[in-house]
Amino acid sequence: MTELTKAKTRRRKEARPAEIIEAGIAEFAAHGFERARLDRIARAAGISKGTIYLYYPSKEALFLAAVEEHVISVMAENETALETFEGSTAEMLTGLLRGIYKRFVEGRAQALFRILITEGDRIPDVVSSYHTMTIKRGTSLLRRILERGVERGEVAESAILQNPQIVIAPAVFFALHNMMFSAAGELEFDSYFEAHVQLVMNGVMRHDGAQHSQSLQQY
Amino acid sequence: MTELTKAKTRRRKEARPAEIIEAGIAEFAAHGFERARLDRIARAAGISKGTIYLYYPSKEALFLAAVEEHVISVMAENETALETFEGSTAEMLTGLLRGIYKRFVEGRAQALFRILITEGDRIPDVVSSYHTMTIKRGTSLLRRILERGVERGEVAESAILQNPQIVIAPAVFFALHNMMFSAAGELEFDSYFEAHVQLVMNGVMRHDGAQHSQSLQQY
DNA sequence: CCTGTTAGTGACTCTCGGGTCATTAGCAGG
DNA sequence: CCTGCTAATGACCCGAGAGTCACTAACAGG
Repeated sequence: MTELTKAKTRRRKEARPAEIIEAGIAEFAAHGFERARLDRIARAAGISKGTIYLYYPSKEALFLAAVEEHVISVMAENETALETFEGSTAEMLTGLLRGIYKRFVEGRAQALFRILITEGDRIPDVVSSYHTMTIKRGTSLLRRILERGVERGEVAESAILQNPQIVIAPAVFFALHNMMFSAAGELEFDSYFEAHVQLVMNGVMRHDGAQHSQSLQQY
Repeated sequence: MTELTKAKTRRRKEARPAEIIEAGIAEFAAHGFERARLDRIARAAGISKGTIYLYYPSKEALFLAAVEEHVISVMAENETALETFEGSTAEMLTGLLRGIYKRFVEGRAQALFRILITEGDRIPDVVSSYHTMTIKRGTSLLRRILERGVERGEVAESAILQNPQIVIAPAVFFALHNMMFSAAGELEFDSYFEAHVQLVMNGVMRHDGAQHSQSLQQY
């Protein structure tokens, strides 16, 4: 029973960095760089402040390591099979959107997003690699879906093809809104998602002849 | 000529608060609360640090005063005559969108937006009043426009009516994108705006019979 | 021009928190 | 069980920057 009351210190060189990083991500996401406190991180990681400096030479270094680690983990869970999926444009778009919301709603991606907004100018290279891996990549994926849709006669020609990001913008708004205004009440997911899908379907597809509204019910 | 080289101190009780606030807004917008430096604000306002404390009891108080002032000024320039404007739904929506972009692109609203994202949890009451005056107000305005459009047979029934915010989401995305990724190249306004208008028009309007695409050219 | 009032100053204090290091103690190997 | 290595500690150091205050000087009124 002594372990419970004593909680002696253990030497666990291997496990420390990961634990410190995890506590660091939480702290930095919650408070931003300046307001993050090293002793709070230490306490959360179950160690003393000095121990942090055994593994990271400065707060800045810990921050960079934490963000990098987080970026990698978020990007990793990002690898949907969507690139190779084939189907109707409506199916592909709906699937893409659902994947994006899933990440934002239930994922740890939100913490990273918040850090990037808040501390972006401190870590320009992280921001730019994030930009490349999400916005740029997502945009070109979207553009490919839409252009394929045009070829198949499903998607109408429009200025949207030049700015495909616009299709996912409402998802970003959703995340940002729930981040900023959680006190005033979050947006309800199901209803919002349905509205988004409808906006995109109506906004992007051709409107002659074939209806596509049934695809809205089965998302 | 001595005024130029000397720049003696003057006693100007009336003018000080406004000058301090102005410098404060710039500093807080640029660096956030923690990284904002009072002596930098003082220098920008052309006074000494002690003088700030003649008018504001603490950094926190100055921050609150600056944000409040800024909110008021941004809200004031917000008062478009749009509430009373009457016309086709397409015209009203396009006008509303143009107004929103105008504020974000050329206005000081962006600085406020950034402050609210970054320091939001420090000033919950400011956030909630901002929320009321922009999101809530804009949402109900939008809902009115759309419902009127439904009555007039211009707008299709859809889930969007329950989440009208989605219509302006791309504008927020635009602002956020240019805020975060300015290094990687900003989105080009004209092209993006056109895409947004087209998405909304196609996404919201009825598609039976009458075409509305001509309204896209004349925005 | 003198003088009282008070806007304004800037050198000072003091707290907070990042970073250090002498000391303690867990553990492997003999 | 001893002993040397080093993970871990936490009391301490120190700089930065918020906040103070004794002093200076602008200006109004007489």
